[in-house]
Amino acid sequence: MEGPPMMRVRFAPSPTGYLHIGSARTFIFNWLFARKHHGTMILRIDDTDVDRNTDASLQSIYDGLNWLGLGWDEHYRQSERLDLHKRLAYAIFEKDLAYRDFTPAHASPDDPVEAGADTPKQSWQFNPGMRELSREESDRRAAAGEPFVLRYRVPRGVGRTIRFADGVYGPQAKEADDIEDFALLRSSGLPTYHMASCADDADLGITNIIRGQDHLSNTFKHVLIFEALGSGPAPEFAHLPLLIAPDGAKLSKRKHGPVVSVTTYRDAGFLPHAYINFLCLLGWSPKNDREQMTRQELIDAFTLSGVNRSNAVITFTDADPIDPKALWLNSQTLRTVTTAELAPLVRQTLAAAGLAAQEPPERLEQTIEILRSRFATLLDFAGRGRCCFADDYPVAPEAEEKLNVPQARELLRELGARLEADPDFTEASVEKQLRGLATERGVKAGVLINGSRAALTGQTAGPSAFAVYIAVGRERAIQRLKKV
RNA sequence: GGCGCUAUCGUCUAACGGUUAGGACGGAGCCCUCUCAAGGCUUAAAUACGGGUUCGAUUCCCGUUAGCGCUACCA
Repeated sequence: MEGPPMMRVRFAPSPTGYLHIGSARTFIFNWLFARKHHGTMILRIDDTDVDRNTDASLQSIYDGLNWLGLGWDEHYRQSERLDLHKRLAYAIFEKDLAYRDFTPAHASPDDPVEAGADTPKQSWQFNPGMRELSREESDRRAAAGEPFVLRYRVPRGVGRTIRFADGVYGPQAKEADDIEDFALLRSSGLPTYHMASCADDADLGITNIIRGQDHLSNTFKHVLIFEALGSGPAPEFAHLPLLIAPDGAKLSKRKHGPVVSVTTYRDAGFLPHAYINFLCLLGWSPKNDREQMTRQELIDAFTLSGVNRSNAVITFTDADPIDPKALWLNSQTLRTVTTAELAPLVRQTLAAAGLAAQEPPERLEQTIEILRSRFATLLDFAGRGRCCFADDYPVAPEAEEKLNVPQARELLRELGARLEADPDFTEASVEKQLRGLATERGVKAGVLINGSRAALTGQTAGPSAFAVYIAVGRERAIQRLKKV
């Protein structure tokens, strides 16, 4: 088979928290890249940290991904591939590119108890005495059951420079002397992230690694591992700028709460595509001022060279967790997607509020058509739109005022009677009846127009008063006018 | 501390040495109008700082500052 090799990319979340915004964007960029190049999108669950993995976060990752609705082509779990990781780690050991380190584990430097505030951290390279251990000595201690971690033997004192070309950040270089002897296998025998990740990337034939910039410095280690594996050329790397909070810090559940979860946007009534569109505009630009784009347009426009190098702030506050631009994009999308696409989502939203279970599809679509031009989220259909699907809706004080205008109630009741006798009940016919009545009685049409909206919806703001009649429906409209 | 990365309006971004530094969100104002949105128009708002290189720097180089990341038997 000739031609360029099939592109294979992966999204590799670890189930140690819910799917957060930055991860979602990484997934999307990988997906876009795969689709653009007719490649394969792989979902790989990086669950090698048995202490921190939870089923709940695994579930929330699937929930978030399923909501986005982009899908994937292949699926793996690292916990099912541990034999491969170990085998490849020992292959590196056999090449003498790794060694056993019998030094007992020490606490994490993040541990506030251990990390003395006044003792600046030294750059650590390796534990004394372990690199030089003879193979015989090493084997003997291992056979005796002494615990050890397997560490990569980073080349030292030979002036070696590790290099790779990043698809976003350009040529990267780092002195091997600045890289510590990182672990491949823990004393439990389980692989570390670095080992498992590279082993799988090599085994799964990943051609392009697109991930967060927090891995940029790790990549030098990965280059070393791929080199030691000796299984062909390393994948190409591309790192994405991070999404950060308004305070400039990396998004974290602990510090910023649930606003960093994609489910916040789902639950706020976002359309999946609008959210995808929003995320795409963070750290990437099509360079032509386009913002609202369809899925296909995003695929066509996506390039690594369009990716930025500086972190992007996502706006949220305690009072309002939603980025204003995301909200704008959602309202735009709400107005432009086809009704056929929108209807199922609206029906779902209404169902969740116990509404419109019996609503015929044609009527639902007609109502959506009228309402959507001034809504921002799906939730609005069950909120401000409730009066179109139920009779128990709140009536605003300002709406009462509109009805308290002299003659308003009496005229509305009369209008109700006339509409009842009108077989048409279209926007045009309602307008004709309403204006006719107003002229007849010598009042301004506005009294009936604003009164209608108030009587029919309990609100003073909303669609054209005539359209409101259609949205509310003949039966409900006449009933509401009668008892006004 | 060491190493790496980054730096354009409040925010997201455009300008691959020459522009009145452009667009979008949000803000302000006007128009439209049966209300509210939408839409149209207008407006305020940015090249972190200091040195170079160059006829000319947002753009290239160096330094400073700031931010972020890595520096775990986390990922």
